[in-house]
Amino acid sequence: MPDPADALSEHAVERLIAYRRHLRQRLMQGCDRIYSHDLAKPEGVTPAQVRRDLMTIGYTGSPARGYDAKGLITHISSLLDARSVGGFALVGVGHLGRAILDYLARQHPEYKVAAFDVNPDKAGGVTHGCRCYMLDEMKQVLTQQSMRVGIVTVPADAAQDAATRLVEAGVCGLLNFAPVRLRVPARVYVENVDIALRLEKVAFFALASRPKETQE
Amino acid sequence: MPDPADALSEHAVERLIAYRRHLRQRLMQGCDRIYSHDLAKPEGVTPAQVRRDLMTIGYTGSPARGYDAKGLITHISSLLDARSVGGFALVGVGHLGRAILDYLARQHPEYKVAAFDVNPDKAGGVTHGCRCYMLDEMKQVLTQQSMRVGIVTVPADAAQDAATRLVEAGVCGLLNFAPVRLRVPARVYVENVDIALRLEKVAFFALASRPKETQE
DNA sequence: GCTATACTGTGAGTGAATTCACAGTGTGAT
DNA sequence: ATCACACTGTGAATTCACTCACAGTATAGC
Repeated sequence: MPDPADALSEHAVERLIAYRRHLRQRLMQGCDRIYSHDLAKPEGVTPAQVRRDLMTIGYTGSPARGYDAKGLITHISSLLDARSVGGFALVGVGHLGRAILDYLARQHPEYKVAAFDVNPDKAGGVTHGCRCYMLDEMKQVLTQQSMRVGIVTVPADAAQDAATRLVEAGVCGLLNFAPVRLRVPARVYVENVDIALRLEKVAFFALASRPKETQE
Repeated sequence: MPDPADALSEHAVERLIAYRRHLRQRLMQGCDRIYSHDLAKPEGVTPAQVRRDLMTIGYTGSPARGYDAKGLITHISSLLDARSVGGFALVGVGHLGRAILDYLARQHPEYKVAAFDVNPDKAGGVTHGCRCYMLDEMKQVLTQQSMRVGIVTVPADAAQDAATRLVEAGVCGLLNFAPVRLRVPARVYVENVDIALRLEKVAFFALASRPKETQE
């Protein structure tokens, strides 16, 4: 069973997610057919790239009528949402953690979310419609609710510990916001979102780069 | 004056920032000389990659003694911090915005930071040691304080407006957290941090990927 | 002083991701 | 019915980032 989804590169997946989001938006505006360049321009990629991506996932449009928005959304979703993640376990209920809990509660009420924090004042309470537990309760809670993705929003020095606990509790994917490289078993997928690094990066390119990108 | 800094790719800059961070850490541990593999492993890159990067920026180590940590930090910094960003202007004082203000106040007290929000309750106040202004005051504040980088932490539907205002107020770099592609003049550098997308990406790879990455 | 060693610096090679460019095709206009 | 057009699907070309592999060299040990 050679699932085509396993052949997707990280970049390809990112683009597919972006396409889907854009398509949903278009659909709500009552636009049910879309051309590769309509999808490409706002996402900052070339039309050829879009066509190539859709080819890879085996979706076919029609010349002179483009792609069917609804069908394409369904097709992308069938690849991306094939396996259920169960829910998310977030460690570190600071500002960033709350921002994400907020987002999840608002945009994805269908997902189960559990929050964890060292601070006993936070634990036991309910933040943004989601129970907050003590760190020690993690394994128990996760096994029971079968959550497969962990979100690390603790300070750098607590990140490795949080990650280890999450992995031991059975997650197989981590979204790490701490500016640290997590050491985890190879089977666990780690996605790093290093905000501090990005901040420094913009600062650099804002002033160093001679315009090479084209937009607008 | 062909500045070597202008030849750096986005990836290279990201790595250099990571190297520098790691070097500072090592230095604090009293380790003043470092080999390419010491720098590579924890950052998840190959030693060859490190050597190549340092070659590109024209830093030279010595066989059998490696690179001088302090000198390397200085060298990297001379490239990355060549031009002063002046400071940061953040729009959208929600949870995410506060998380970033927090970080900046704590880690980079040397930067000037101004916050902006539509909510008049927030405006006028002081959050994490940083004045919060009304949106309309932006142009005035920024011109006066010459801030060159904008941070967009508002909801998706307000992002384009925030970006436009920031650009008009003179920023030349944007760090955008809204899940939207900003339309700005080509001279402005935009760095997107799409947390929702990353979340979907982890969810996908957590369950789809057959281990290919090697860590630990 | 001489030698073995473990590193650096780098030309060449590899592989992936993106773009080019064009043949094929369905649609709307005439 | 025919034609012109603007799009898709895709092999080939290109670009880019990364890795290999080895020659060159400074140090530590003898």
